[in-house]
Amino acid sequence: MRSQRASTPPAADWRTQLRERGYRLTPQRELILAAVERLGHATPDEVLAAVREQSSAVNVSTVYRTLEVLEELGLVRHAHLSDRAPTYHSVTDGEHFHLVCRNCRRVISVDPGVLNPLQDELAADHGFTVDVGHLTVFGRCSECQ
Amino acid sequence: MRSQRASTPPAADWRTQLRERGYRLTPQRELILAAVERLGHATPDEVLAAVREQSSAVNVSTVYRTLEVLEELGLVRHAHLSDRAPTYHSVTDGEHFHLVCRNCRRVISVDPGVLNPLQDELAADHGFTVDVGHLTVFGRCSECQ
DNA sequence: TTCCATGCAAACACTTTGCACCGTG
DNA sequence: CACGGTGCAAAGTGTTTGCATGGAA
Repeated sequence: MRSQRASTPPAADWRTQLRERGYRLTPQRELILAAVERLGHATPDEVLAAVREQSSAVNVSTVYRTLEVLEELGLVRHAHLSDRAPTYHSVTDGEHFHLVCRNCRRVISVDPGVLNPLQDELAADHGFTVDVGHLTVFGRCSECQ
Repeated sequence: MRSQRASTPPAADWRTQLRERGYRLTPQRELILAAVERLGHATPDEVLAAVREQSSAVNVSTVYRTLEVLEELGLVRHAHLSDRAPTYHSVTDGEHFHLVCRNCRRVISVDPGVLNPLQDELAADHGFTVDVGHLTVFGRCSECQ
C-alpha cells in the first residue's frame, strides 16, 4: 500500500486553478513562480533577488505571501535544506525528496521509490503516512565520507 | 552494512569528558543538561524557562552556547520538529529519529532499525551515509488520517 | 592566576502584520 | 467598482556577537 497523495496538477493551467480558487493572477505571482522553477531550490530571499534582477521590483512580503499561496495550490513545495531559511522548489518536475551533505552542503534530489519500505513500515507500525515531498535526509555524501 | 556512528558515551562521566576536552564544568551546564533530559524534546526557549523555574537565572545566550557544547560532546542532539525553533533531546536514552504529525503536531520517537533498507539503498545508489539522529519525517499520524 | 564561561545588550537573520493604495476580474 | 493583492514600514521571533566581569581549575 503506497501513500497516494494529491497528485501534481498535470502542469496544466495553473492560472485557471488560481482563479477557480478565488485567487487573482498578478504579474508578481507569475514572476515568483517562474523564479522558483528557474532556480531549482531557492530561499525566499533568493527568489526575491532573482525576481528583481529579472525585472520589476517586488516586495519581500509579497514573496512570502505568494510562496504560501503557490504551496497551497500545490505548485511549489518547501523543504528545510539547512538550519536557516527554507527552500522552495517547483513540483512540476515530479515529487522528490532531498539528501543534504552535512559537510559540503551538496543537495541531491532522490526519487521517492527508495522510501517504499520505510513508508510501509511506518504505516504498519504507527499508522503514519509520510509526507515525502517535505522530507530532507541529512548525512554525508560520497565525496565527504 | 550499517552506519556505525560514534556510539553514545556509556552514560559515563560526562563531567570528566568535559574537562578532558578543555571545557569547564559550570552550574549552568549541569542545569541545562538536566533540563534537556527532563523535558524530552525542548526548544532553547523551553530549556531556558525550565532552568529558570528550577533555580537560578540563566541567560539566553548561555543556553544557546551550552546546547552547542553539549551537542559537540554528543550528549544531546537537535532535530527540527517544526518550522520554528529546533528541539534538543538527550541521547542517553538511545539514538532515535522522529515522526511529526502535520495535523496535530504529535511527535513519535522511532527506533532506527526501520531505516535500514533506506540507508542501504542510499549508500548503494549515492554513497550517502544517513545522519539518523537528526532525521525528522513529517506526515500524518494514525489519528489524523 | 589563567583563561574559559557568563551576563548583558545590541545586532542579526528571517518572517509576519497593519494599513492605505492599487488593479484584476 | 468590489475585493483581493501589493508595497511599505514597523514589529515579532529566534539566534548570535562583543565585551567586561566572574569563577573553575
